[in-house]
Amino acid sequence: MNVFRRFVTTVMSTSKTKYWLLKAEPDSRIVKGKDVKFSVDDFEKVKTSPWEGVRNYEARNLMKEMKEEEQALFYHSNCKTPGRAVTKTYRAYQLTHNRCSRGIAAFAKVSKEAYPDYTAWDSSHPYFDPKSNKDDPKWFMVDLTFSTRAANFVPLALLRFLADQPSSQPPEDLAYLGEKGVKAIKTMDLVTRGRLSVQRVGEDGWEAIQLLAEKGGWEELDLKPKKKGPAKGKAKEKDAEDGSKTKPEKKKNKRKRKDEEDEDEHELSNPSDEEEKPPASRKRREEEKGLQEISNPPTRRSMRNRK
DNA sequence: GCCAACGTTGGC
DNA sequence: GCCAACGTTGGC
Repeated sequence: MNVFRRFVTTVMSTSKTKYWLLKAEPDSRIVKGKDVKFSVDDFEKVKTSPWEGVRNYEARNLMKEMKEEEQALFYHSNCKTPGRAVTKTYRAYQLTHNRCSRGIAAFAKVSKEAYPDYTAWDSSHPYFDPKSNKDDPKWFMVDLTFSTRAANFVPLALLRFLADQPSSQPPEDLAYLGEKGVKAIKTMDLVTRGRLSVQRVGEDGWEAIQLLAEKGGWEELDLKPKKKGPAKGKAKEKDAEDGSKTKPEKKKNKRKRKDEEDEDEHELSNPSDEEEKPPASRKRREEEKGLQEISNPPTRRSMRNRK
């Protein structure tokens, strides 16, 4: 009995493997004369790469939590290429063919735990930050090692499509996902808060992505976001309520600096203490999230199917 | 410490 | 290319 219990706890604690998602830009973008592009091809070629250039506290803190051997999704973000503008035609093509380079392209492993991001100290570097120095590094990075490509590139549009569905019933073609899979996708940070460049991924989410990447099967689905009525204007009115034409209504409330986070989070190995003292911005976000869940307003995307 | 303006991100 | 979202800065 005891042995069994010990076994169980051991398994449980070791199987507390965490999963992550990290974004990179697959298209060229020139910053301070240097190209910050890093595509799945680049990744596959170099095999192991430091994840430098993360300049967001929350993302940094997540990287500090990462442990060697933990697994990660490699995500292609923004596919626009400045300097070679995305044409309307191309955009239309993307939409009609569900083609878009945004999505999960590969799998990786953490191969080195967080260490100071030295690119912040190099004034010629695109990610130079004068406020960081060797004695008190402000930014950190991990090393990631390429594992394998996703047999089927898992487009963001697909995840959004699934997340936007009213039910958790997967479409027939993706029955293998099960309700569990769809539910997991609905709650992925990737879907609920696009901008974070380093994200946590739950076990169910991880499994769902694995399945999608392995099995595919969404060719027949129309992934175009549904337009939900005259959403754009509607949503705004709703937000502003009778506040009428308050143009800058976006300011909302407290916007606070987060350097205190910088200060006292040298050991945030414990995820729960992160929970306990969230930065103001996160608090706000969570408040909003709570509201969202209650009122279930149109998604960001559906709010602006302009034209 | 608060908040408006600003700049960046990134989806479309 | 456009613009909403949202983090950061800086004035008060």
